[in-house]
Amino acid sequence: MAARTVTSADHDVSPPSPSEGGIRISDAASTAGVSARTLRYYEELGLLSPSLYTSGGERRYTEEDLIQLNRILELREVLGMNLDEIKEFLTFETRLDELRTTYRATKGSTTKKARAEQKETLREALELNETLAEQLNAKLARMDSFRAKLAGDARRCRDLLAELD
Amino acid sequence: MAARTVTSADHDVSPPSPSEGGIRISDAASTAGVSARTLRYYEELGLLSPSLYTSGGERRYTEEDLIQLNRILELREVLGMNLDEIKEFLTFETRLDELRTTYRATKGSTTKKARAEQKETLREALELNETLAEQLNAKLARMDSFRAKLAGDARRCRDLLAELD
DNA sequence: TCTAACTATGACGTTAACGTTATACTTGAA
DNA sequence: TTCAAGTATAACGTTAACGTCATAGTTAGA
Repeated sequence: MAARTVTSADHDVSPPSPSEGGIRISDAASTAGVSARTLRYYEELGLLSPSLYTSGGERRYTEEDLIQLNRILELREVLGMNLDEIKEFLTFETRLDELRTTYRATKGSTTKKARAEQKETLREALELNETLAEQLNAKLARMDSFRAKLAGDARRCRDLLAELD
Repeated sequence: MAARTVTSADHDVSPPSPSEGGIRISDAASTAGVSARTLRYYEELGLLSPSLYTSGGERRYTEEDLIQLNRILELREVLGMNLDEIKEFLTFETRLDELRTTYRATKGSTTKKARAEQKETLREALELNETLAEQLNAKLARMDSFRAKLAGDARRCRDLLAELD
């Protein structure tokens, strides 16, 4: 049996799926369509840290890390967020997850103080959520009207082409 | 009667609407929500030139210029285009306009060569149009799925908040 | 064990899209 | 006519998001 050469950052809760040892940085980068530098940069900013490190100090990514990376890239490419905004959003998501976990664990047997804090966090989350949703809807509406304009242009182009026969 | 102190770039085809003389750069900028520097920069890149200049060399913008500026800003903010892509798109739009004008003027009485060129331009335009439309649709789809995700998050937040009573 | 291929950590370079500053000139109302 | 407020041009500065390079250490297969 080969000895595990990887050390876990937290508690090694899930095994590193692909052929023992996790995904190397260049593989993770190429499958995600970015550069290794980008991954190191994101880690530097606190956006995404690999779940594992080898004893020699090399980064090893898990499949979950790649999923998280794709979330980040989607926020960047599709929503046009900058990395600071993405970090804020991810922080908000993490806090919500923690909150749900805590809630399910304590099953209602909480103190008044704790419940008040949870409510506050939830309200905060809802506020950010609504802000994002509003911006998103505004953007969607403008994009859709642009789409209609493009379609109109295309139709007129085709009409002209048809007349030229 | 005050003598016109403005000179036109092309043919002074439409009168400068607001209180004689056109819109100063800082006014144009502030109404559009950008800086004067941005307008000078856009002019430098060939994205937007004011229709008028005073004899002293100051820029005077027309309402039409502001409309064009808003188009540019929309492409930037909503579609996330960079200034080079915007320029390409504007060029394409301009060429289509010219083409339509020419077509309506000549009313079909054109040479074979001219018609072939027009067809080529139209096909080119259609190609760019379809490329943009595809990208736009892809983006719209991803944004919409993100919107759904946000809505789901919000619902779960509200459910939890309701349970905390 | 060896070694080719990969990686880590600085640190400096790059690009787009402007911001800022300096200097000289214009404008338009009083 | 004057002059405060605005403008032009030129040039250097700034920021985000990486790219690139040098140097030294790590990995994993033969």
